[in-house]
Amino acid sequence: MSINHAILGILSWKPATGYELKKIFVESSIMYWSGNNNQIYKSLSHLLNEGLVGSEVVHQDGSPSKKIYTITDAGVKSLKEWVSSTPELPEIKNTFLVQFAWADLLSDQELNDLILSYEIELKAHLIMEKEIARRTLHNPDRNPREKAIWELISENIVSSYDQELKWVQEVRRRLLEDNNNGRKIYELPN
Amino acid sequence: MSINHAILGILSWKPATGYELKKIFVESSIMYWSGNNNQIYKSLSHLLNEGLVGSEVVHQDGSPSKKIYTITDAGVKSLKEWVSSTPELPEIKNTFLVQFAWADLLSDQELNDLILSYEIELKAHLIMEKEIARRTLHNPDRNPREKAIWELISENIVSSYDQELKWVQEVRRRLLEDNNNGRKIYELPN
DNA sequence: TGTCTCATGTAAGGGGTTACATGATTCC
DNA sequence: GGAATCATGTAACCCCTTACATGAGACA
Repeated sequence: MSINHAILGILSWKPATGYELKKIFVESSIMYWSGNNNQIYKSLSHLLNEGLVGSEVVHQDGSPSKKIYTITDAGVKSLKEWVSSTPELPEIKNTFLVQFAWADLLSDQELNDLILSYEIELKAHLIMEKEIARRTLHNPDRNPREKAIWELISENIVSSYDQELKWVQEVRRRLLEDNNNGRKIYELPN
Repeated sequence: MSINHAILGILSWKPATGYELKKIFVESSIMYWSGNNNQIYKSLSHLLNEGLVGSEVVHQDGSPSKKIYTITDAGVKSLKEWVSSTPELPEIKNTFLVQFAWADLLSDQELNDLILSYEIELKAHLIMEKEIARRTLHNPDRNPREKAIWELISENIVSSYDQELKWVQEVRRRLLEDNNNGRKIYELPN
C-alpha cells in the first residue's frame, strides 16, 4: 500500500487540504508514518494528475490561500479496489529486539537499565494510544458497522503495545529478578 | 538503528562474507528487512572505511572469490555502544488495518473474503515463525544468559503473530457471524 | 519579542526494494 | 537443458525523514 490510498480514504470522508491531511496522519495510530509534507504534497499532485482527486483554490484574507482536494468517482473506484485487494502481513520492525539479541555484551546493570528504559517508553506510549483510542471511538457520524470496525482497530493497536509491555516485564522477571541475593539467576520456563 | 549495527552484531559471532550475511538476514525474524545486496555491500564498504571491520580476499577454484569480513576492536566497541543506547519503540506498519478502516465500502461477502485471506496468510506465517523459533533455540554455543535472551526473542515474535491471528478471528466473529440467519449481525463487546 | 497556527511547498539524504549482470559448478 | 548454489556488485526507483523557506495574524 502507499500513502496514495490513505489519502483517498481520508478524502472519501470529506474534502481536505494538504495541511489538514497532515494533521490527520500525524495524530493517527495506523498511518502515523507518512505524516510529512514531502509525501503528502507530492502524492496530492500525483493523484490530481491521475484524475483521482480534484482541487479548488480558496483565497482567504489573514491566512494563506489553500487548495481543497475532493475525491472523484474514479478515486472512489480506485480506493474500493485497493480496500478489497489481498492484504499484506504486518511489518514489525522492532529494533529493541535486535539490540536485545546482543544484550549478552552488557553487564547485569547495563541490561537492567536498557530493559527499564524500554519499559518506560512503552508505558508512556500505551497511555497515548489509549487516549487516541478513546477519542477515536465517540464519532457520531458512523453507522453500527463502522463503529464495530473502529472499535476493533483500536483494540488491535492497544493490545499490541499492551502485549509488548507485558513481554518486557516478563523479560525483567526472568533475566534479572533475584540477581542480588543469588538464589535463582536465570529462571528458565517450564 | 541501521543495518550497520546488525552487521557488526553478526560479525561479532564470527567472520562472514556479504553472501553469508544476506542469508542470515533473510532467514531472520528480527532483521528480515535489510536482506538485500544493495544495502549489505554498501554497508560493508562503509564499515570498512570507518575501520569497524577488516576484510580478507580468499580465492577459490570452482567458486568465485570471496571477501571475508572480520569485526575490529573499534567495531566491537561501536556495537556495544549501540546495544546499550536508549531503545526505540517498535514500528508497526500494519497496512491491513488501513484497508480495514475503509472496509465499510465493501459488501459483507467482500469483507468476509478480505478477512479470510488475511487470516490464511497469518496462519501460514505463524507456522513459519514457529519453525524459525524452533531452529533458533537449539544452538549449543550459547551460555545460559544468551539462551534465555533468544528464548524471549522467539516468544516475542511468535506471540505477536499469534495475537494478530486471534484478533482477526475475533473480527470475523464480531462482524460476520450469524449474518446468514440474521439473528445477531454486529455483536458489540461487553 | 518570540512562538504558535495556518498553509504550501522544496532540498538533501537515508533506508529499502526489485531486478539485472557475470560466471563456474552441481544437481535433477 | 534448466535450475540452484556460490559470490560480488550496480541501476533505477519508491518510501520516508529532517530541515528549510515564505509570510500573515494571534497570543503571551
